[in-house]
Amino acid sequence: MKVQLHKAEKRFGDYLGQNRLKYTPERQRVLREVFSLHNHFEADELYGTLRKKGKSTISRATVYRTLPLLEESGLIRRVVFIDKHTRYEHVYGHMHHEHLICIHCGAVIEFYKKSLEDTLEEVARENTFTPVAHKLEITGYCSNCKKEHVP
Amino acid sequence: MKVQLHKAEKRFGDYLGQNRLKYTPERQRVLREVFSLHNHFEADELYGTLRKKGKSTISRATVYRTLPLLEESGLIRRVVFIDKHTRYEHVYGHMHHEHLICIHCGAVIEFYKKSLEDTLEEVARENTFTPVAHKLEITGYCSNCKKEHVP
DNA sequence: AAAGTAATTGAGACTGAGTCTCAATAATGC
DNA sequence: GCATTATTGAGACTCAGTCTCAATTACTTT
Repeated sequence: MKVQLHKAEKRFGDYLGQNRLKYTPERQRVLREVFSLHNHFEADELYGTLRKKGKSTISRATVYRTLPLLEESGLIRRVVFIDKHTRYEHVYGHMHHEHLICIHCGAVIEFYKKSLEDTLEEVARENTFTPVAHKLEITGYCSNCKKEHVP
Repeated sequence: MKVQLHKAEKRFGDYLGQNRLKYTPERQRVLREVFSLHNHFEADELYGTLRKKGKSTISRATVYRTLPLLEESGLIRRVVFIDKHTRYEHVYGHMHHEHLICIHCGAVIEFYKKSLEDTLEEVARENTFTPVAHKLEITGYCSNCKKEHVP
């Protein structure tokens, strides 16, 4: 874990440097907090945690400004579930995946399927489209909730 | 077109009736306006159009309240593009499809691919998940914008 | 190492989509 | 028709997210 954080910090530092941006303590705090989480999180939630934890304060604006930077440096990925706010998940050393979301209990199941990714590439090619990213979300009932809700 | 609208009205009426809801003139106006559009639209935009067109007024609340009803009756589908607001598209007599979205010009290309749909079913099965809906969005550059932005 | 320069921060005002309230109104069921 | 119950509209409200701008600070330059 420590190694991963270290790598992430380096990567973020490199990204910032390359773009003539500064590696401030605030940005470091955000990065560290993000990497201490292991689930999807919301920007505002992260802001709350940082406020509580930190000896020094950090402003909402700074948190909101830092997340896109982390996203651009490839360390986190934005995931927007229907009806919910923007959420992020860290991606560094974490395989790309898609989501199954339970309508009833809110469970999020991650999956990865090579053939699916291949199909997406193919679709893009067929449409002379140059893909940059994609997002797939399947909603429905997880195995636990199915019993109750699907007769 | 007229036939389609007629069918849609019937379907909406049935849905409302089955749920002991009323087929009010306001709901009818929303439905008709939705079916006169042929692209994705935003709730607020729709509200604006209805205000301009209508002899009688309609409130924002009513428009926002009607859209979920149309969605539940299967007449429209909610599509949320990253970074944009909730959008809807009507679905009745319109084949299911996914979207390719150009980062640069905002173009939305629709596509349908059977093998993709099959793969999604398969994924759900593998995870003992009962799918209800899914949403797929590929972002990138369309063929026109590619030249300028992908060296 | 001091100064210069440009990026950054924070507090809070602001935005804007969407929701809620509640009294007045109107669509069905009988 | 009348009762019952849903619906409407205006505007207040919410809340995530953005913006502003003066004060501050990280890197660069000499």
